[in-house]
Amino acid sequence: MTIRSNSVTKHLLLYGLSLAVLLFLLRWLEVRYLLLTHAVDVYIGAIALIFTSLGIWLALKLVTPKKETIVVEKQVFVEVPAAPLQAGGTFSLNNKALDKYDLSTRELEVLQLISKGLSNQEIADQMFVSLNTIKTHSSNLFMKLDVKRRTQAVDKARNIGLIP
Amino acid sequence: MTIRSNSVTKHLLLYGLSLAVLLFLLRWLEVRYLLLTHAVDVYIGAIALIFTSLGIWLALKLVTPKKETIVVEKQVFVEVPAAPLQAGGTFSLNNKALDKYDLSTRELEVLQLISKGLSNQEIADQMFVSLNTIKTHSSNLFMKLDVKRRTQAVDKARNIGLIP
DNA sequence: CCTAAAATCACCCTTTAGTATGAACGGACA
DNA sequence: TGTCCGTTCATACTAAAGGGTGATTTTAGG
Repeated sequence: MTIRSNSVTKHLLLYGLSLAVLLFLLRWLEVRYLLLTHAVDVYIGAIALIFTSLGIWLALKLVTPKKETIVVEKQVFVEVPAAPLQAGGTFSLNNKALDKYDLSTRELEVLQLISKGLSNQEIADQMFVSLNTIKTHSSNLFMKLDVKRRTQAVDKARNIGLIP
Repeated sequence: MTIRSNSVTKHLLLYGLSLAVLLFLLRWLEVRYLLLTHAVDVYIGAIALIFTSLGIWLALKLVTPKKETIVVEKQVFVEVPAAPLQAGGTFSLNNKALDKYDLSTRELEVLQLISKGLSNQEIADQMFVSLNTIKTHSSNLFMKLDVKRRTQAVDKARNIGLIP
């Protein structure tokens, strides 16, 4: 702010000085060419031109921040995989629950893949069996867990410790 | 561009007009007070002032403040906390993840109910909206999470801390 | 060896999920 | 005031999931 004020003061001083000089000059010109009526018009025009440009120059000098740069920070969140899941360490299957619900190995496999979001077709491909087989497994699985949907099965299995 | 040119032309025309008017006025004043030597100084000063301010005005009018908005993408690395274990205690929603995936409140609600194993119809009943509305929400949800199935959505949402 | 359970697969059918598109409405915002 | 977004709902369609039944083949155990 102080810098700006100094700059303004300096400009105004310069302006005043040039004004004085010009007035003096014009006075001299006036004395010299007063009698020539036409000359008056000319030098009035000159004055107008000079001071107009002076005004323009002044304005341009003083109003420096013509280019407003608005910096907008857009936050982009980048995921960084933290510690591996299960803060407690490796997931340990609840064998009692497995016993209770009496799931076969294949059914448990299917259940785990379901919980990872795979479709029946994808599970079939991954386990090298047919889609129908997976359907059978999942059907039996749902019966044993007493649920109606795979999402429900996942929720229940997680609660009883069959999957992470 | 044409608009800007027109504007400039208009300003120049206005400027010329005012110049002519002022010259005429000054000519008249000159004739009237020519004999008074002191008056000459005064009106020269007036001319200077007038035209200086005219120049300033012109400059300010013509120089449009160029606004430049720069959008800077600032990467914020977010440690995705491992999904809080059910045994661990209270689940706290990962707001940064929520921010990143830009889920609406309704979409988040649907997601949470899906994770509990509810069907779309059951979700609709519980939220007092139609089945179609739930379908729309879940569709948008899957798009935002970049998944294809509800089970996949649940898995991903759990990993990024959107649901327990 | 024989058998029960598990695993595999098929067919048909119904239900649910998901996609695409359009539209109406209200609040927030510039 | 106009525009964007979220919410709501509808229709029509395709894809996936799920239920029921039956059949064949492994496999483990008495």
